[in-house]
Amino acid sequence: MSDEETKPTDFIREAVAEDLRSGRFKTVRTRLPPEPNGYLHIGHVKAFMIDYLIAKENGGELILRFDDTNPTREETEFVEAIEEDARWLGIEWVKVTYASDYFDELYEWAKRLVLMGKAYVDDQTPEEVSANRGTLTEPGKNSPYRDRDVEENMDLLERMKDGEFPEGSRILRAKIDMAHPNINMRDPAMYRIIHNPPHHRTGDKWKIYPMYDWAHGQNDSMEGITHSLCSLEYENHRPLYEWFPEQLGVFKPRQIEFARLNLTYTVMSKRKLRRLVEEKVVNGWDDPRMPTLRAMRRRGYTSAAVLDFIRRVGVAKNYSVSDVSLLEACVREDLNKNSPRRMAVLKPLKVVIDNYPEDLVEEMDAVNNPEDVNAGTRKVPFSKTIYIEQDDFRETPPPKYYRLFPGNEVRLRYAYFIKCTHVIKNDKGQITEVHATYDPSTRGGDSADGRKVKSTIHWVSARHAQEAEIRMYDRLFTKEDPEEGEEGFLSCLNPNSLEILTGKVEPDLASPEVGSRFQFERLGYFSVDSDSTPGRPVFNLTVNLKDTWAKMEKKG
RNA sequence: UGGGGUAUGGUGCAACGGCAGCACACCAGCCUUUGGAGCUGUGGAUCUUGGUUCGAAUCCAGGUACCCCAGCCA
Repeated sequence: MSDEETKPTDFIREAVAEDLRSGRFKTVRTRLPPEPNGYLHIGHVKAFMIDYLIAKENGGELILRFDDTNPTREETEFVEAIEEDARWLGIEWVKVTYASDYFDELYEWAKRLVLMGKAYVDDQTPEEVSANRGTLTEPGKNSPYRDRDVEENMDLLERMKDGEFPEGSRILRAKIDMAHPNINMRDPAMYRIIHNPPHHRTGDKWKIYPMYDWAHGQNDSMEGITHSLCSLEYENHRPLYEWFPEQLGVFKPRQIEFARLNLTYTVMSKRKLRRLVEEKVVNGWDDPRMPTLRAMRRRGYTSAAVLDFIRRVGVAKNYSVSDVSLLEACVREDLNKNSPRRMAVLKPLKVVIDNYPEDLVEEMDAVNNPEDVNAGTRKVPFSKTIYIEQDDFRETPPPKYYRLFPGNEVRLRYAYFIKCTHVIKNDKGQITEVHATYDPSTRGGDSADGRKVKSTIHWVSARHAQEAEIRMYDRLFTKEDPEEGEEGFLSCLNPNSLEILTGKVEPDLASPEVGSRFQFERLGYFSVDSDSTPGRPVFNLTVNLKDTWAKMEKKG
């Protein structure tokens, strides 16, 4: 986390503080309401942190409540995954509940509404219900079943619950106002009939399931949630959110809406993410190119960096799209301070140092992390033949190119100055070997005579090099807003979002711990992938280092 | 053409009637055994038209643009 602990403030925090001051609420209790039908992504983190931090900052509590009101969509496998991801973020909750825990009580409340004449069973077909809802500019029409008497409604509702009627044949609706300008108030559905599949927790006990508007708000009330914080799209639902508890005379939580997180160069909806997985654009939900938390974790992002990003993005009601480069900046900032450095050559080019003794091996001292003196040093073996990065050599250098080229002298990091003498090519004209001479008086990288070089490059001793698979990731899409693609988001996929290389890394990286992170000097941050096997490590590019030269070269 | 919202540099967020600021991005320079990191600096914004006021991003009125809503999804 950067800078001093300035308490972020925003319109929600101000509203909550005001509610406490005015006595509207005495404590703060919030809830995390995920639907267990998918994996958490970066967009959820914003919502989660708002709920969690606002409770925490006010000495209140957070309840993790799974919104499992629709057995046709939800699966129990996601419950665990969501908890795991939320824990990774450091979120703490006082208890885990399920909307389905309250099905009995909720049903009792529905019957109260029926008894009050505020809800009725409607026998219209789904098509009729839709047709009679009216339009945005025209009022709806009352259902012919709207004025059924209470006894009949109670009887029908009970039989709906017991499974006497087929799916889609009837619903329970609140009786509000079919002419209401807010469509959500035109007698919204409270219960629909669902026979199959069985619910992941209540099995086949229920044949009717509550709709979101009915369940969510009443669950909030039952749990004593004071502030129900949600995204902007629920603004239109607030009148209904307030109507139910008002009729019932029960505790009334306050709903406040904020703008959800959007990110450039990515998509966030479950539907689109699922398509990426199902159409094998990516290799699963934890493919490091996905915006899911498991993917970001696998890629090497730290939770601290993700949280820092969320903090910096702030909270407001503007529709907004945050720049993914801010996320990357947060990741770099964290990893720069905390990850040990190593040398790795991604695209190897062989360099033979002609005046270096044939069999000599020297152990060079290398600093583990210049940002952290406590990280210490290590020994790196050096020998006559080494690998350097192909990018670090040019036979004919462009202007401002400081790296190795014939006649030029550079520093091998922590080793020696070398000067390129000539190159050897194969019959296709490709360079197969670069030859150089070294200056023995520059051991460690400092010249005795005060001579300067303009460039320092990284290297790995050929004899000692550990081979490694390196997965280079880039943005999944070529457009800031993938939706801009002519035929939707799948039409602007970045064909180079994954490049797999076989590189050479320092020998101590033969069997690194899965999940551990390193900075490969001058390249970027990498984390050890779970696909690694002993002696064959696999590294994921977490985020590259800023590359000033690449930028200059691009501009020309 | 109903209802609900939102408009501040490229992006995101502040400023709550009193000098429009911060971060990222961008650009220039310094420094450097990572062309990394770090440091310094430049440029650039209040949707519009009126009104109130000594003074308006902020208050008022009228426009404009954009977002959300017509699931028995959440």
